[in-house]
Amino acid sequence: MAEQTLTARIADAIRRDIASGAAPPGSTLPSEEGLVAQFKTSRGTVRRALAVLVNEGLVGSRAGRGYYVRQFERLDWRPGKFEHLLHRRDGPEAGADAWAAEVLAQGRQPSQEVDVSTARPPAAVADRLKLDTESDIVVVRKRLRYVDEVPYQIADSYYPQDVAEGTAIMIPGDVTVPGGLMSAAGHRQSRYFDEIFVRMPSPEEAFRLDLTAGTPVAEYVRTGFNGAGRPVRVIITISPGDRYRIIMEFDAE
Amino acid sequence: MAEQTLTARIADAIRRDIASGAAPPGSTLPSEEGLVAQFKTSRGTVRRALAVLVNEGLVGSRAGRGYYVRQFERLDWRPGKFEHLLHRRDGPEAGADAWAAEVLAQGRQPSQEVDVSTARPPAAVADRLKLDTESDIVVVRKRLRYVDEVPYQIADSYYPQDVAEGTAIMIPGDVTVPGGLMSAAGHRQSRYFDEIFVRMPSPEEAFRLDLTAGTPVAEYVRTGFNGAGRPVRVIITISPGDRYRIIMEFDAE
DNA sequence: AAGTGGTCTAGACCACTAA
DNA sequence: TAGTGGTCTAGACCACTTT
Repeated sequence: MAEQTLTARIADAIRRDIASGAAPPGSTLPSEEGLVAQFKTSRGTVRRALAVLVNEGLVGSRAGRGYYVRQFERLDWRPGKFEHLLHRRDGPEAGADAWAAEVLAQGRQPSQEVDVSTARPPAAVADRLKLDTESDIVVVRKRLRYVDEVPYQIADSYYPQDVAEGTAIMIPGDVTVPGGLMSAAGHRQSRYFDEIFVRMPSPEEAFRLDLTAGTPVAEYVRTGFNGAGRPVRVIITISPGDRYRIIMEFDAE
Repeated sequence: MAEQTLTARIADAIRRDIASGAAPPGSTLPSEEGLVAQFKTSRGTVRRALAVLVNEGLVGSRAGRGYYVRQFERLDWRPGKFEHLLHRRDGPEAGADAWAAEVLAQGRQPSQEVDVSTARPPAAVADRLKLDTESDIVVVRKRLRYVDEVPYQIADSYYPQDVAEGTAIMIPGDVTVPGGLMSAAGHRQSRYFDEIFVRMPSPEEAFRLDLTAGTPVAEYVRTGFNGAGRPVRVIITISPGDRYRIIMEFDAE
């Protein structure tokens, strides 16, 4: 048998309690001191064992309170439901963009902070829009999306300057236009190229999204092309793994 | 300004070196002892700082060697390219399933270990196949997929007993059938419902896939329905975030 | 043999939360 | 005020990698 460290044995014991239901989601775990007594070890070892579980995303902690079993209530997100295909003219979802409409449909309250600016394109954006990092300029709409006042998603859109200029895209704040900003700007997108990266968040993303340790994110990069095959928009979305289930549907031809 | 702990300052300093290119991917970081001297602190603090970076997925370590900056070379995976749409009859990709064909197309060598068994359906599978955890039985094809001898993906398929019985699905080992196992078994799937969860791996998954700490996974659950709307297969795929870029393409109607 | 990370101990002081 | 987690120290011994 493989020898196991004491740290691993403590983590396993707690993990089993969580898996078996003995420690249900939301419940408080024994205190560090209690575990020290139970396993006859030092506090450092107990803390290392708990750190393992925190980094696995199973457990969270709050100073002065204790450790608890995390629970996940994920919102559904269907990136394949496009703005320009929405035809809602009445009811609570009227005027909402694709994301907000979906949140509303699940009985939750969406809102977003929007910041519009111009800047040099980051390398990842320049690549996809076929622009130059040094000489070109993009219009950026940075959005932080909330569900019931909790931050749920970073969604930053990048437009080549000539695409955005003089259109509703430049309007600061939370603008909604029927069919979406791109349609209104006269840039119909005929193809989307979507990439999904799964990774740990940067400290800045973790701060903005108020993530607890052990929460990975999906980085969803959508590049939209117009009829001539020119990339006209890049959207980079950062979605915490503990808050989303991403759904795709396919009908076989 | 917010006070920062010494641990955070050390982690920030190293993170900056990585971001700026001063410590390029693959390079070795200063030793723990070196950082102790540089920051005039104890080894415990240095180790905590490095643990932060490891859990962010930026840094890895090997006993006796040192800490290094991780690099990512992701393989492309297009879950929307379906087996039954492949029509390759010659060349290296002939006879390969959808995943293997894509790996081959990227100049890499795919292989897989397959294990076929029958069992009670796990709750997640029973839900999606509309079966009962207690009374029903599923046929399970557990696959561990390798690229150039490195484990790259867990892909477990679950079939209701009556669907799999007496078909090629029951054949042990790495079977490939033109058009895929389901078509050959006479169960054409007309709709797919795909769910993506982003989370940290379980210890068992981390072991099987040989994951380093700080590597999240995408859990990709595909439910296939036949023409009558009955779910006939569930595939659960576990893909490490450091090895895959998931790609989706959409043509606007 | 020397250098590196991996595990563990036993103490200290601090900040936050709850009763 | 008592209990909780958060940070930090200074030492110890071990296993692995390289020279």
